[in-house]
Amino acid sequence: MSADPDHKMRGKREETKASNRQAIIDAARGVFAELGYGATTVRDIIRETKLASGTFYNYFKSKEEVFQALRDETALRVRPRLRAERIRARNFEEFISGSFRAFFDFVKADQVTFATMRDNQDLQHVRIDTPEVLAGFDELRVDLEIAIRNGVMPETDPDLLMAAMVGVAFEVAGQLVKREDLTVADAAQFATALFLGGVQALPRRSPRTER
Amino acid sequence: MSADPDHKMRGKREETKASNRQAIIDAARGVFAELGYGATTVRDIIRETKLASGTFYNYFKSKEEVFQALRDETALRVRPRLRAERIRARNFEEFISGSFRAFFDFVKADQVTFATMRDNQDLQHVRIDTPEVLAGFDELRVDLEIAIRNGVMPETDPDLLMAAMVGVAFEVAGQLVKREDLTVADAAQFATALFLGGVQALPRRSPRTER
DNA sequence: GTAAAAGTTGACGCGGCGTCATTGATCGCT
DNA sequence: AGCGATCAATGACGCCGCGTCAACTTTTAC
Repeated sequence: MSADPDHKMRGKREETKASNRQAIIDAARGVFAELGYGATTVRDIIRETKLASGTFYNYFKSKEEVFQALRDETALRVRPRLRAERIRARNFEEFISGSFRAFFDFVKADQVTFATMRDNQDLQHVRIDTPEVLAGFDELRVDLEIAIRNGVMPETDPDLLMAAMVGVAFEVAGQLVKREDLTVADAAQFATALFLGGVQALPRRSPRTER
Repeated sequence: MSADPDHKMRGKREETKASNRQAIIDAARGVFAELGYGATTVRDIIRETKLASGTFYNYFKSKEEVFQALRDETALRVRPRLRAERIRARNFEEFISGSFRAFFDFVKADQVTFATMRDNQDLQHVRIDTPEVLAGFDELRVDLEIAIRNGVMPETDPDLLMAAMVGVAFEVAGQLVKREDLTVADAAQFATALFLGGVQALPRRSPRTER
């Protein structure tokens, strides 16, 4: 009689494989946060686990790949929330405000992760998007296309609109992390108002090359 | 009688110092473009010059620093154009459209530089801002503050507005580089319309914490 | 219980890093 | 022009992190 509540009954092999992988990711999260992405070495990460250096390479090809895994973990947590907001939305206003609100909430709650994402070493300011993050952008674009098709939203170029929303979301989120006096509500209100007002004025459809 | 048309009369010392520095920067531009930022080593760069490895360190502390120098060169070319546009602007519409227009023009004309800036190695998408770039953002914020004070533009949080413009500018510029069918005019029109329409709707001043 | 399969280990060779003693070139002065 | 003083260029060197791999340990399947 041996019940394993946490993990489904599976072989010891798979068991430790999963836990080793997670141990590396967890160690990496700490080390990246402490040293910054650039200064971190694979050895720094593996040193924080009980594993040997060679083992690292059974799980990841490089520190870049662990970093991606970290970011993907984050993206996988945010994306469903954003999707849910957008699906719940019954009109354009809710679509926009729900998205920004959810994103800013997340950023504020998880400032550390977001700060690592915008790695701040040597006074530089870096943003890195993994495939998982890009997939999230795509999802937004698709939803925008649907919204346009349903008439919830004026006809305009969905790629540009997506790009604009993403740009505003990340930059304003940056302010949110940096400034003491800025609340999530204010940030969301700002971004929402900008888009609600702005979208009315947008050119209908764009890729019509002029002249 | 020895006139040096290019460089002001100065010692041989300073002369070669300047030319060495430039040689390194030029070599770096090529190597970064070819190998991508991440894969490039200091040795790769110095190998493309006639200099010895030790010499590199007389000019830069690391490849990061050359990269900054490259980006700063770019920023120093763009900033005056943006400033000029904004100073020329006689109303809010011109302020916004001039800025976006100038930025997109630059990006389109210099796609290679911009692509290195958004380094695309391993399917990742990276953006790095050097101090010089951040100074450019600051300049924009100051101009926005002036515009607000002059009543050219509604009262609202200048930091947020700056962040929003920067975000839209970079993300839309990304689309501009990626998409074949998108013209500078279309991109500028889109961004301008978004902000012209949006700014009307913005909350007056923001950092008033609510509740 | 045992042999095969899977996974872990850490020593190793390789290459890039940043330094520094040496060498060569330029400068300032007479 | 000649001569020390100053300053930059050079490349060999020690160090360290990288990714690999043969030896070893643990799990699995029978």
